[in-house]
Amino acid sequence: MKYKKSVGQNAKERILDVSEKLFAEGSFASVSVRTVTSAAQVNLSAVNYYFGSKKGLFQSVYVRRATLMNHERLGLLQEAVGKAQQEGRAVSVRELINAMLTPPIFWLYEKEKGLSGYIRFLARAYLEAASDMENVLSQEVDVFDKFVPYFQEVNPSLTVEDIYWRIHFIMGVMHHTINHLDRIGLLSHTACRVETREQTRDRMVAFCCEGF
Amino acid sequence: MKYKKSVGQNAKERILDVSEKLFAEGSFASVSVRTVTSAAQVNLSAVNYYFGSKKGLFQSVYVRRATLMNHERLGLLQEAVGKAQQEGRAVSVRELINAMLTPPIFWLYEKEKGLSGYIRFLARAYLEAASDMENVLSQEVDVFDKFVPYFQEVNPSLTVEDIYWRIHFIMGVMHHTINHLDRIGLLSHTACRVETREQTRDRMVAFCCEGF
DNA sequence: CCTCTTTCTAAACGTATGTTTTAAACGATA
DNA sequence: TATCGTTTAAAACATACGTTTAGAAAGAGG
Repeated sequence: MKYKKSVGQNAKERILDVSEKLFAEGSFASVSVRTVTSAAQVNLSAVNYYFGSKKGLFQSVYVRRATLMNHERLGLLQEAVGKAQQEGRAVSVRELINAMLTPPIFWLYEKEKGLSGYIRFLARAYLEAASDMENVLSQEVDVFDKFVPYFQEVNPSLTVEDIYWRIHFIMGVMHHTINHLDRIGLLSHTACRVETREQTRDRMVAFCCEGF
Repeated sequence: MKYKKSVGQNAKERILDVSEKLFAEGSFASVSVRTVTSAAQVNLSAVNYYFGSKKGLFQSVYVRRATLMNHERLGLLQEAVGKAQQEGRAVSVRELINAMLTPPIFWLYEKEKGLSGYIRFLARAYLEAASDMENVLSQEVDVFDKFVPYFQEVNPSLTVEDIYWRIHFIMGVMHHTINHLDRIGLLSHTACRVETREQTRDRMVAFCCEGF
């Protein structure tokens, strides 16, 4: 039934791994198919064979971990909701923002499995032309939509408009940290050292909680 | 003394105007010299004639308005400092953040003079390879350095590290708003309408003040 | 063994890229 | 008008790009 070479199983994922990293560090146009294939040690035509086109590769990089990413966020949300219900209280703003920020930041620090590359890839994908990546935007938006009712519950004085503006700002804090975590030492003249994932996460959550 | 064609004076600036817009909407690699020259209605070789290379053009786009940009920010800072001294008090966090955010946000809404394009260009330039644009980063960093002492004065309990982390987050709010202001309606399912520049600025300042 | 599907390779295709070259057109000066 | 520095123009350059093609190599089933 299955016709596969011994190396074949690795080839496709090796391309995804490599291009995830490369797309994380440069724009779509700046990364050539030849750079990808030579880094992945596969034939030039492998990209078109497996993914149809360069754009197909780009979208496949996104799809591979998209559901897992959002699953983690919603998992944390449900966890917080469960605990809050048990204690007979509303979900706190801190818990909500924590659920939004912890997965991407923890992934950012996870160098081994390539999750760091995916997170940086995602942040960059937001800046590609909307026509190419509109599904990227919409899918992440859907996740945040699920948070809105809880924000409204814990702070009924806020309008939906207020909440979405604040979510927008939180995404800004998140994306900027993802894109420039390695340069924060330069920004601060080495006053800021990159800390543990928990410390970075806590700084972001604290800032965003107060902003909310 | 001056040898110039009647059209010549405009040509160079027309290239800058056009490439400012194009670089604001796409990455460095995705914008071709031919796209620029045809949009500016100049000959293909004009870019290399005036700016030496494509990278030279990119840096010239940055340089053209860089000092003006930072001048505005420092002007607002000095204004706040003067008023505070007159009233015998420290500069408030709100005033500081206001001085940081008002110029870029007001520029973002200024469509006529092309300032909107420059602001979006700047936000994108931050994401280009550090080797190409290290001066971009360092020059904007210098401006924020001047704010640090005032933040320290108004809140002495904060360490320098704390302050730089917060400045980093503020930059995140700013850049993300610059990059995605036009998509915020999509994010919020048309709950958020793009408002006046003052309203947007005030939302950002309010969020960042609380975070600080 | 042969056959079939899948995977991999090498080469070429057509086009787009940044840059250089050559010369013409132009404006001011003498 | 003749000359010189400057600007514009058209063409070509060499390379890089994404993609396609044709065929070889490899594994699985008969």
